[in-house]
Amino acid sequence: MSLKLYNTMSREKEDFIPRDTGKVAMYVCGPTVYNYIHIGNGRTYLSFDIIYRYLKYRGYDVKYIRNLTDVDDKIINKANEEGVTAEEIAERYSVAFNEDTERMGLAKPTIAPKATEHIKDMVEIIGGLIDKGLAYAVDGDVYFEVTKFPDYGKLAHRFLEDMRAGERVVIDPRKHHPMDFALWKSAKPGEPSWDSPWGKGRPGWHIECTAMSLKYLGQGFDIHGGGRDLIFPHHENELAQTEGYTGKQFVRYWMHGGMVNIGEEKMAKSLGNIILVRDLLKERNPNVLRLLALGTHYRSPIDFSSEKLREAESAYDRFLNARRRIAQALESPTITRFPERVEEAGQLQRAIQETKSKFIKSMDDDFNSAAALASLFELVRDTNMFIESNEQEMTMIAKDTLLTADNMLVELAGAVGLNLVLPEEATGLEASLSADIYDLAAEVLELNLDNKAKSELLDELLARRNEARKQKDWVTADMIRDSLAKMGIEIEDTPLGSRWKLARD
RNA sequence: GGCGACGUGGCCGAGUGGCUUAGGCAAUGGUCUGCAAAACCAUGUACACCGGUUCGACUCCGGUCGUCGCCUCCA
Repeated sequence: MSLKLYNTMSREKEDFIPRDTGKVAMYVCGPTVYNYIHIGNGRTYLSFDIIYRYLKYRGYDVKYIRNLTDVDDKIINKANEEGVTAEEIAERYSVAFNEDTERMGLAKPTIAPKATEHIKDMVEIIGGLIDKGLAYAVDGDVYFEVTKFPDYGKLAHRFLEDMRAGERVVIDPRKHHPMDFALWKSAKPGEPSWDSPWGKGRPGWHIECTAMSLKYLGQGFDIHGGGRDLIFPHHENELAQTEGYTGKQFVRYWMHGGMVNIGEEKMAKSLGNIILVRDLLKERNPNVLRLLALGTHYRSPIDFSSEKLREAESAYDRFLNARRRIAQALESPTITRFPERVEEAGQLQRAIQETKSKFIKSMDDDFNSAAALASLFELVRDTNMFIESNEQEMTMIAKDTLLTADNMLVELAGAVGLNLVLPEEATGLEASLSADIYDLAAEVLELNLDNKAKSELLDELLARRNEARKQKDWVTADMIRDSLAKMGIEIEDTPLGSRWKLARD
């Protein structure tokens, strides 16, 4: 069974055959660090995080490079606005980017190189392009000459004569062709600059990716990714300059992710509808965001809305609740013989295997995460039904099978970075319990509170409530339930007994 | 003007030449229950429109309408 992925270059799904068997070299264009990242950026990084993790899950040895663009006009503009140096801006938002991506639960790339640390490599490549007659210097600027690269336009599938160059921007008369793009820009006073054969200046945008991808991944690496909007001009230009320079194929597979719209509109600064990742994650669980991304194919646009988020939250809860049910069922009394249940366990066992193969089949088909997710939900339904039909007691076989199902859910969700750890099982439980629990315990329990952990008190409170329920002391039972609810602890009374859960953060 | 994507049941969102009950959310019904909440289970016959190809099309082809994206630095 082979992995297929859609290649922007051929516009077809292709069998994925990496350059080196068993290894994947992938490069994703990272952010220009001049602001906090918004959810559109976030979605792209999330998409490639999913791809990265899944490739590793499939056994590939993946080298994943995601750069930071820390020298750029936008950074300089921002610095001028704030009256600080460009370096300060770049540093501030690089740090912020790392914080945001960590909060999003993104795996760290193998290497996260910075443009400013590779100026020398870029200068060398630019020099090489001039030597080959593919670039020319004018007044300290260097331009790539697109008409000298016959394949120019092959990625974006557009031809020079079709493009309306200059329609939106005044054409620089020094350029040989309006589409020629800057490899090197001469520095104005006060701008960050480096020495070069053409005078002090800084690199153009595209050249950094050429330099860093060649340096860390070499020629003809496997996957180059980014948002759709990077196809032209960014990746087209990268491609032209790199293949012009090396004379060899630059990238085997080009992958581009879909955009995020706000409602039906494009998210854009001019529309004032930018949503920052860090703002969103102040009140939302990162797994919910990931689930939202997984629910739509990576190449399709997402119309973002708070309704969508709420739906994703409910869906995420369905996974967590399934795991809670399984955990509870595993604690039910074990019975030794129940022959007619063996067949049911066998069915569930088969369902588990089917889930895995369906999941992999879906993901192997150009990372169809929405279909993969569906198989996970099917397993959730199967385990729920299994637990239901076993009523209140289970054989060891049944429990083993349930445990296998639980492990499979966690494994497959984890393969695409979805974390199904229950909030109440996470290590921060003690911290997330409210201190109000002391007051409640003091009121309800007649015991010495000294040196008791909050989680211990919770256990005792739950025990106390069960006792009260047994004695039909509904006042006490309800009081405990309501008080705990205010602290974010929900109690569910089920046929298998009471169960509690912590609200998602 | 050029290139491209897309139009699926209340919403979102996969998918396929004739059996997918895709899946999620919501809704309705049911189970459970001291109450409550939650949870779980069960239902929906959809594929923009018009032609064509075919034994058969939501799926292939053509056209119409509509929505959207990119076309110099925006992921």
